[in-house]
Amino acid sequence: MSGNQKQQTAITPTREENYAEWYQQVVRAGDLAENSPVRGCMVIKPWGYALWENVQRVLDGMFKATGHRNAYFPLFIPLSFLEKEAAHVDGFAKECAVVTHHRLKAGPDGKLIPDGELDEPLIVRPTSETIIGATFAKWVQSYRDLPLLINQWANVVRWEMRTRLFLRTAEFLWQEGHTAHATQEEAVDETMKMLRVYADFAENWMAMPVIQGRKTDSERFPGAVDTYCIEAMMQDRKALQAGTSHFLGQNFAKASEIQFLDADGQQKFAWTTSWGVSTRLIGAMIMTHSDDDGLMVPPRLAPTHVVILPVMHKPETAQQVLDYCRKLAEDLRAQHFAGRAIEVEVDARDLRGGDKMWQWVKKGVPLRIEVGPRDIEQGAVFMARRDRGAKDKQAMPRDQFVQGCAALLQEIQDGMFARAAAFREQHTRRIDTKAEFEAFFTPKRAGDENQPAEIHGGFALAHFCGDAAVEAEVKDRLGVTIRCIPLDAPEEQGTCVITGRPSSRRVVWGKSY
RNA sequence: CGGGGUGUAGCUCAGCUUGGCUAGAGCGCUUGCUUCGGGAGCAAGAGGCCGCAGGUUCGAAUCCUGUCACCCCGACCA
Repeated sequence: MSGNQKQQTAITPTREENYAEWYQQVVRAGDLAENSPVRGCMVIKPWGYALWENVQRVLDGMFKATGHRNAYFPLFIPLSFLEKEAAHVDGFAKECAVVTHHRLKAGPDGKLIPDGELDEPLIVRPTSETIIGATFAKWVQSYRDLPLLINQWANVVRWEMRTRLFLRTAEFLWQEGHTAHATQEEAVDETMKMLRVYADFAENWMAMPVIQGRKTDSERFPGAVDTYCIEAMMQDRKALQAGTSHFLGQNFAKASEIQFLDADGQQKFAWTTSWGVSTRLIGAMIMTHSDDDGLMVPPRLAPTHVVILPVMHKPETAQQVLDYCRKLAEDLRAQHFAGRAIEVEVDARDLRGGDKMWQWVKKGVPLRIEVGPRDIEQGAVFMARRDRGAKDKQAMPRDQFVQGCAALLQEIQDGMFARAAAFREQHTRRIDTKAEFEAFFTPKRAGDENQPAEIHGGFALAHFCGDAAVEAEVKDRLGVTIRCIPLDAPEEQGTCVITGRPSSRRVVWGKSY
C-alpha cells in the first residue's frame, strides 16, 4: 500500500463535503455523460444513454397502454406561432434559440458567414404546444376525431444561463404528450391520468418516491390553466420536479383554432393537455440513489443487472474460469426480471481485478459476481450487491444464485425505494410557526462561515394563505418556494405560516433545483 | 446582461511577480518485470506551436495591446 492515505470512497468529495461537486463526479465516474464543445449541451455516453433507453422503453409502453400513439413534429417552429399565446410567449421568449439564415458563404478571410436571411425566423422548439396545436387544428374537424392522443419523443432547446449535466442542459431529450378532448372533464381526467402514470413510473421503476400535486399560479406552465407535477426529494434535501402534466383548458385550442363540430351541431373549441418528462429523470435517479461510491441504478431500469468478473490471473485456469462464467451468464439470461431477460455482462477485459470491480461499482450495476478457480471447485459464486458496502461479499451456491437472481433484484429495488422513502420522511416536517419555518431553511453554519451552504432543510408541510405576493417574498428572502399543493392533502383548518391568515390546507415548501 | 476569474500534455495543475539551459509534476495511457480473490510496486516510454493574433526584446509560457473561448457569483429556468 502506498504512503498516501487509502481512499475511503470511490467518489471525492463525498455528499457531505460538497454535494454539487459530488454529483458531477458521480456522472463522470459512472461514465454517464460529459460536457460537449457546445456550451450547455452534453454528450450522453453509452451507459447514460442505455438508462435513458430503458426509461423510454418502459414509459412508451405505459403511454401505449393508455391509448396514446407516437408521432413526430418539426424541430423548427415559425416565430409567429409562438406569438399566438400571450402567457406562453412570456414564459419562453427569453430562452429561445433562433434560426435566421439558411446558408453559409465564405467570407474574405475564409471564415464562413451566414447568408440567405429567412423571411420569418424559425425558433428551435423549447416545447411543441404551438406547432402541434397548428397541426391538431387540421386533424380535428368533428367530435368523432376526439380524443386525439399523441406523444412525441424529441429533443428541445432552452437557452439556459446555468447548466448542469442531466438536470439542466440547453438541449435535452424528452417526451411530450399532447392531447385534445371534446370536454373539459375528459381533458382534466387525462391530465390526472398521466400524472399518475409518471408517479407510477417514478416509484415503481425508478424507486423514487414522489409527491403528486398542483402548482401554485406563479409556478404554473406558461399558458396552462393548471399544472400538476411530481416532486421528489434529492439527497441534499432539495426538491426536484421530475415530471409535469398540464391542463391547458381552451387556451391553446383558441390560439391555434382547434375546433370541432360537436354532436349537438355546435362548433366548439377543444380542451387540450400536455405532459412531459425529460433526461432530467436520469439526474433525479442519480441524486436519489447514489452514494459516495458512485451511481446506484434501480434494478428495473438497469442496462446490466449482473456483471460477472472472472478471476483469471493464472493462465492455466483462465479458460476454465471463462467457460464457467459464460455458462453462468447463459443460465442467468434464461431468467426474467421486470418483463425482460436478465441482462448479464461477462467482463473479461484484460484489466486488474480491483480496477474492474470499482468501475462497475461506480456505474451502479446491481449485482457483481466474482468467479475464480476456488468457486468453480465448489460450484459456487462470490456475490456482491451494489446496495451494500463494496467489500461486503458472500459466497453462495451457483444454482441458488441463478434461481434467486430475479427475486434478489426485486429485493434491491424495494430496498432502494424504502431507503429513499425513509430519507424523505426523515426530512419532512409539519411546521406551524414562522420562526420554526425560517430556522428550518436557514443553514446552520457549523464553525466555518466560509463553508458553502451545507445540506439542510427539506420539505416543510405548512399552511399558506394563497397570496402570490407572500410566495414571492419567501422565495426572494429564503430561496424557498411552494413545490406543490399535494393532491392527497387533507382539508385542515389552520393559519398561514407566514401571514397568519386562515388556510384550509398544507402545502409543500422547499428549496428546489 | 452586470461583477470576478482562468486559458500550459487526454485530465488536474505548477512555472509567470523578477523574460534566459532541452517547458515540468501528479493522474491517465503504452511496454517489461514482480505482484494480484483486488482500485499494487519498480523500471522504461509515448504525448505540448504554453488559447489565438500582433508588439517590445539578442531572447517571450513569462512583459504590452488586441481578440476568442470557457469557468464562478447574480437575474431566468424541466
